[in-house]
Amino acid sequence: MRNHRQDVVDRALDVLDRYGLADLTMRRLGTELGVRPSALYHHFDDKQSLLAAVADELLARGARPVAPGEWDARVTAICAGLREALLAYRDGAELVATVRAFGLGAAGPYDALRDALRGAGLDPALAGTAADTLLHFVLGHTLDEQTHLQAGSAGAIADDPRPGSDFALGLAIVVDGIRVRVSEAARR
Amino acid sequence: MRNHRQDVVDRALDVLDRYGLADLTMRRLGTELGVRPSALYHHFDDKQSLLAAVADELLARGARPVAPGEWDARVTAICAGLREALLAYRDGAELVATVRAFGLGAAGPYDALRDALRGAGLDPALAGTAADTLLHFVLGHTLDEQTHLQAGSAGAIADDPRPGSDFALGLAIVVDGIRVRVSEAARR
DNA sequence: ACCTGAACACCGTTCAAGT
DNA sequence: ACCTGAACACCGTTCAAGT
Repeated sequence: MRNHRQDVVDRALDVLDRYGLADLTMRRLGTELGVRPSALYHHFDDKQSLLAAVADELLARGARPVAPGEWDARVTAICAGLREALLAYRDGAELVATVRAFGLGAAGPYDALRDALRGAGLDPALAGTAADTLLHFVLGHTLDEQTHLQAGSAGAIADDPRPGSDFALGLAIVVDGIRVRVSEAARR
Repeated sequence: MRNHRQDVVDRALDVLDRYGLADLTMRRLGTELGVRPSALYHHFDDKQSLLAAVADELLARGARPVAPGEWDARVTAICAGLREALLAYRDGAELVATVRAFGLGAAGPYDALRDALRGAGLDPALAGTAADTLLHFVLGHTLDEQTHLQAGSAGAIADDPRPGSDFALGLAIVVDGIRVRVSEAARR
């Protein structure tokens, strides 16, 4: 069927959104493209590389420009934009978390965060770790959020009350041991 | 071979530590126990339940009593203890993160954190969300840490310099949009 | 450049039947 | 209570060969 690499990525994103990450298999994707699974290995070394490309495409589609300005406003905008991009596709957060788990992908948000944090005057090495921490948080939180959202939309019963849509929490973090300080909390 | 449920859990933890999560399959575990894979389904409904039991066993083995006292010291001790428990077994962080992803396990640390945070005067519902956030952070951070540690110990080349052992970061977090504020940072 | 056909070495899970 | 034997419906990946 003479697919290009980009056709494969586009179709994979489509399969992801319609059937979920668990059903995004090489065999299924091949079928959707009218091609044997082995043909996919012409375009990608392995499934991990494919998923990394799909994750990056998902993030690219969700990318919104971040206005210059105060560094904390930029960090906020990057995190909010990332969250929105993840929620735009089924299992988006799980996909990106998976891809990051094997050390690939999501370089865009990472770099953007790191640069914004350097703009805050953070030591360059520290800015990298801080960017990782923020990504942990946004991915973890959005993963939960998306799991609950999808459970709600699939279940026979309506959502749990959804008590606002909460919360704030301040942390101060980490060492060889972990040192945590909850510095503020607010609800709205 | 007349295994009890606990024998299966113990052996699974052993296989995890020796071969990693990817090689902890029902078939492999059966072989290690001298039993057909189907025999495992006498003890567990499915692999997810097995993994949940293994995760809880891992956490139970790593559990250390948390001294009463200031709530923030308790939160710190719980997080540090959790991290230590996760690092004590190969792929420990990945296992617990996986188990939590399908909504099971790690209830112990969660409850402990929630109770400590209530002790800080947090609204009960907020304390639950805050406990989730802390778990996100500790799991995410320890996952990275363990990945790098294991990569280092497996690689042909020695560790990257390991520049101290980093970092602190303050956050204030989340909503429908995500609002992040980096409130402090320090290195040592 | 892109794909087929066929194989290899695996998975999780079910279920009737055995002891 | 615990296990076997056999099957079902899948996986990711490789590779020579075709166009």
